Amino acid sequence: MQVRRRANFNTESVDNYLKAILSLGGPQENRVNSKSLADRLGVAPASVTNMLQKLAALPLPPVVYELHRGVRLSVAGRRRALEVLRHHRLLETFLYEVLDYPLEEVHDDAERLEHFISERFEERIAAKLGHPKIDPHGHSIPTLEGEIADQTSILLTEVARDGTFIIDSVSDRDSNNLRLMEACGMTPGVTIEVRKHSEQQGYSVKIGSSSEAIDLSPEVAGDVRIFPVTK
Amino acid sequence: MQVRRRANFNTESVDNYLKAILSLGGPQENRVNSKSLADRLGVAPASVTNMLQKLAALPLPPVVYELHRGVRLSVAGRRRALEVLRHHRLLETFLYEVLDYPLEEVHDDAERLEHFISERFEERIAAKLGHPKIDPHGHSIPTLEGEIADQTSILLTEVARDGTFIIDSVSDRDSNNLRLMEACGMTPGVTIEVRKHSEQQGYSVKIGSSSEAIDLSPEVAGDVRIFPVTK
DNA sequence: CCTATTTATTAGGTATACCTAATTATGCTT
DNA sequence: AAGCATAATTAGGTATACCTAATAAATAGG
Repeated sequence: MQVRRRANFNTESVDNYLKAILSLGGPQENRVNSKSLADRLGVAPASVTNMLQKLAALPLPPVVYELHRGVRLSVAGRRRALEVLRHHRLLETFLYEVLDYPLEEVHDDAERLEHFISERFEERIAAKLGHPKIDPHGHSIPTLEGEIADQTSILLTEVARDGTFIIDSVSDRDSNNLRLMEACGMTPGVTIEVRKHSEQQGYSVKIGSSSEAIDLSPEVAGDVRIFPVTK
Repeated sequence: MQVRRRANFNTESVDNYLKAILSLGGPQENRVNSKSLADRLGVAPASVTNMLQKLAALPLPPVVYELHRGVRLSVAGRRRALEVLRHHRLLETFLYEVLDYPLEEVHDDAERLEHFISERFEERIAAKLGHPKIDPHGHSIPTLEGEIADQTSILLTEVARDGTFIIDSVSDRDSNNLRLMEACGMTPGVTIEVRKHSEQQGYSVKIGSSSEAIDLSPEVAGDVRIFPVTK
């Protein structure tokens, strides 16, 4: 028999499934269906079914899975997913702060390394960075204990009426969008004035104190999370 | 068909075979036999034969292999092996210098990460460290171009007659030996007085200006490379 | 120089994590 | 409530990288 990498069937692949379920399940931890997992992971739906059944049959199953009814994380699975997410976000912060990566290049390297760093590595970069709570994209970093602050921000695409907002975070999934946003100063903490286009879909945004408005595609807008400014 | 990780069949496993061949072939790049590869890699000899045949059949074979006559690296294989070795030694230096790892814990993490770091990561840690030429164990770091200084030091177990020597490097393969050597001050650059035990096998060593001699097992002595002091 | 031991190879098999094609559920619409 | 589209599952297959057992080649000693 093959020796597994770690005790509880933790391979890079499994980690990626768990992360995807965590992310797609959202804060309410909804069940996630195979199709969306397959899309997210770039894998055939049949492969997802296979993997989920294997995982659910494990001694300490990281997922709860019912035929045709989707999947959600078990307590153990959620713990692991948050651990990997912690690795990811600590690595992003580390690459940005210590190794001076350009912001939009941080994601890919973190995505690869998150599966392979040791406890010690994790602990050391956290210490080096002063145990940061948010990463350079504005996302909060899960604690060592597997807690994560819940997200109170909304997507820019969800704004009901025009107004003033503060950028909470930007998604790191598309480096082109990121580069674009960086170039026009859309970074976490910045105040923006949002106006929804009536005819064209998309948004017009004034950044900081600038008087020039910038047009955002719905695609880019969907990568931005914001807080309403309460005054 | 499966998509391979990189163009030329570079997986973690293959990397490890190439590194092992580089290391076992020594500076003269002798042919390496399957047995010693199997021992080094902790794998059955049959697995080695399999892998070597697969590698040798590749479009740009990283090894030259003849039935029953052992294996050596091709130019491409040597390039890759040295790249991975560069990663390993840069990582060790980085973990020691920047992340304050204890010396004997540096190896395992470097061994895992060496396969997964990007060009950018490599470049950034090299820059951060001021493009070091030797790692904390005293081993020289291959250049970006795949050159490595040839080793002029000898093993402590090879000393012909007693005398004074300077420690060139210590092996990082056994963390217990390393801890032991660190504890008694045997680090690269230190001057030592070596006396070979006549009856017992092993060595008696005086470190630096200390008058106390320390007894070294052949095991530990085999992990130390030294230069004769020419005066 | 022949045999015994060591080393290498071949043959056949396992586990992970994918795939495609075929089949079966689900659920929406009329 | 039946039909149809979409989604999910099953069945069967591939590639990597291991394994063991059986066989064959190389080498070392008498």
